[in-house]
Amino acid sequence: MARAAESRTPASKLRADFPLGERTGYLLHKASMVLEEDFERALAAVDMKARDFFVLAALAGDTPLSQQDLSRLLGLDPTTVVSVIDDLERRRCVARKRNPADRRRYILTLTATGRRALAKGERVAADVEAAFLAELDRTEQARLRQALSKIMAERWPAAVVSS
Amino acid sequence: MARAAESRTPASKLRADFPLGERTGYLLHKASMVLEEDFERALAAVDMKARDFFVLAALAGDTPLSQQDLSRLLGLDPTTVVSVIDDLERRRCVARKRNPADRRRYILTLTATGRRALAKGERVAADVEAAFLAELDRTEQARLRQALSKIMAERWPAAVVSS
DNA sequence: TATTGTTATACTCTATAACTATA
DNA sequence: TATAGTTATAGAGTATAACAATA
Repeated sequence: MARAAESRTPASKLRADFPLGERTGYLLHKASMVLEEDFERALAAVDMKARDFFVLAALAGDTPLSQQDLSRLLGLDPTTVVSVIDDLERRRCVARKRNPADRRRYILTLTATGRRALAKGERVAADVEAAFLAELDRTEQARLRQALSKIMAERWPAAVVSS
Repeated sequence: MARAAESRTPASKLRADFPLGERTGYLLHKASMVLEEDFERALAAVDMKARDFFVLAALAGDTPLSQQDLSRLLGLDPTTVVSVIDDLERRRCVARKRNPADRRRYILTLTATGRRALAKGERVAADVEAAFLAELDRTEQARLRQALSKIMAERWPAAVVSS
């Protein structure tokens, strides 16, 4: 009697005969999912989630940000921002200060702990990205970044790259 | 008294001072999200979801697929496949036939209705993708696809492109 | 004893609406 | 009257475990 492994469709056969897998759009979708899995897994070792890292990175700049600013910059729902900042505040990575010019708003600031966490996350991000792009040479990597930057310039102006 | 619009941080200021937005990994993440939103919105006009389209496209090949095959090929949880196929079967797009060689498994087949739905989805996908990539010339588009294909070749062999 | 498909269920994630305090 | 932030809650999406049929 045939073993299950023999009746199962082999991966090699699945691979062929799937033209969708050659479409740039689907490749982009899958590549993004794989990268996010890699990144979440790597960050988990440092007890961080990707979203925490994005928030910390956004708050590291010189422009003081409110929760609404974060919401718009990262594309997060304002109610989601509340819980993310709640968590980062509990972990002493972020502090909420009232904005004296408009007491409805906070000014979110990174603490020293937050800066250390960000530094850890940046190392993880750099490593994961390097591994993810390892099959491309420097020129290909630069072209990929520029192509994505060009596409996103229209859709999300924050992504415009100067070089 | 200052209007809210004046105290709000302007988008132009948010854009600057966010180095994460220049990282290839983050650009890839955001680009994928934007593309998916575009695609879901466009497909909704044809009463379809992206996942339905992926499943129909996978079933259009010559290789007969079971639900487990679909699960592995598209990276969906087997229990998710059940409900997706349930839905597509209700809509007469897909039919479940028992595999005579192994009566635990189905052979999933596209109906004529399913092929028509797939054709509609393919037009939508082509349009959305073209608009998304519009800022790139043909060479840049080809390079982008090849770069993503190269990256995914290691991680998801289904994505290998011959050209 | 293992696998395919199924169900029930729990869990996470996100979005909606209503509230407060400030403007 | 409008906005920033908060809370409670509902909804969608996903995953886990247990089960029936078949191998």
